[in-house]
Amino acid sequence: MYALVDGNNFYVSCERVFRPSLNGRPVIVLSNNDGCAIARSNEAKALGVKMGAPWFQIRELANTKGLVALSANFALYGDLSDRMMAIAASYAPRQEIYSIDESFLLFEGMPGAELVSIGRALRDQVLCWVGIPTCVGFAPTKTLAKLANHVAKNAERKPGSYPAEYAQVFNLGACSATEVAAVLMATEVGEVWGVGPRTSARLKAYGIHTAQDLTRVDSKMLRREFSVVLEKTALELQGVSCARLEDVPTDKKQIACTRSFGRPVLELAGLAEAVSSFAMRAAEKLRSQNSAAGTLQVFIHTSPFRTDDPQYSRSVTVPLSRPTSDTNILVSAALAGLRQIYRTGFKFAKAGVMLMDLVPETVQQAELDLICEFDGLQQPPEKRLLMKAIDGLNRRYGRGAVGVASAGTNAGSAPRGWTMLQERRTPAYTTCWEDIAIARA
DNA sequence: TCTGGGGTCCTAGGACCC
DNA sequence: TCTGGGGTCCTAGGACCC
Repeated sequence: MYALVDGNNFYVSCERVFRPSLNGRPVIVLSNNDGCAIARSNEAKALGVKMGAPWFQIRELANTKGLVALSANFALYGDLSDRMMAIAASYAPRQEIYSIDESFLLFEGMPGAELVSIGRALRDQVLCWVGIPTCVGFAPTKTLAKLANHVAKNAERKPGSYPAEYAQVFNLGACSATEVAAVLMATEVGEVWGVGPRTSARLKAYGIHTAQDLTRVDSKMLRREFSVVLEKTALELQGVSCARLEDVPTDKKQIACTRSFGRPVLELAGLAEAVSSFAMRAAEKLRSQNSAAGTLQVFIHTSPFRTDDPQYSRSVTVPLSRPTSDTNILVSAALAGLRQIYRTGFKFAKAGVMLMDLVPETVQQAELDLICEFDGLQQPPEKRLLMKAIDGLNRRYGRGAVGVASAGTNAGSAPRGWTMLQERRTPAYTTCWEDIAIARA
């Protein structure tokens, strides 16, 4: 049996841990640049705020309905996520951390009747120790566990949509065939994990409207007309497990750092600073998984929303002579790529750097050894040590303590135009000494 | 004025190569 | 009249997830 443990309205719940005055109020968390809503409290959902709604279109609600909007505070969310995941992990032999607010647990040889009480204990402990409310769904496949979790949430949030005893912790695996069918019939096909809006619209054209309908379709037809992925989803809904628990974290196949700018950037100089800093950050992530990149890609584009402005979007792939994780080499390559694709006369809104063709550092080292042996060269270890030292300093003194000069600096000058806006960010309560909350007795 | 970031997998056309 | 087949790389885009 699988369990899916999921934090309710996760980012909003994290903010409420340190600001209990936000309880019961409509609250949203905004994306970078305070662009759009990426998390909503139940009260905000009730006001009709949609996922991804642009802030400038809904900001009146702050005046008329008391909507509170906060800038994203990922340092806080990441830390509370770690605490929540650690507690969840202690309840089952195996755990897959699926996203910042979700993990799958795998229970083997556990009587079904006990699972709900285990789920309740887990929920209570996370709420008590971390302050985050969660829901838990149990079922024999991952897709059904996602569905059970969805039911547990809706039964709590929309009374009447499902039986009240399904709320918060729900075991679909302990239900009768009739009860399972009733749940599948009450679930729109677009709410199934893996069925997005496009596929959902196409399925409806075939007369497939609910999760129950999807389990009744011939599996070969799904593969032929849609995809293998959808075929597996349908099988999982029937209780046939097709997706395994992936509890061994695998290395990323690509690493990206991309940002929208706080305001439009026209000049090459501004883009060069941004692209340098993105390459620097991507290189850091690369080293933290002990990989080296064989290829780097840079892109820049204008805002697709400013339809009156001339549009420009280009990317370029820069091959590296051999895989590397050296910041200086990666920044140089990114800047060379940028110079290739940059054109004057456009208001650039976003840029990014992606690292691809990643190989383990050991492979890179073996290759380097071979080349040095062949060329009769001594290989200089200084570069690797330099990168280690820089990573160490940035870990200790904060990101950006040491960096490449081409990424620019905020010291003593006006904020750089390309950096993002975050006007409503709460303190990093749990990860920064200066921000620690003070309790007065 | 103002619309996120980071992933995965898949597909397709054009350039280029043998 | 009449001009192949198979492969890779690059760029771009679509679909899905959180």
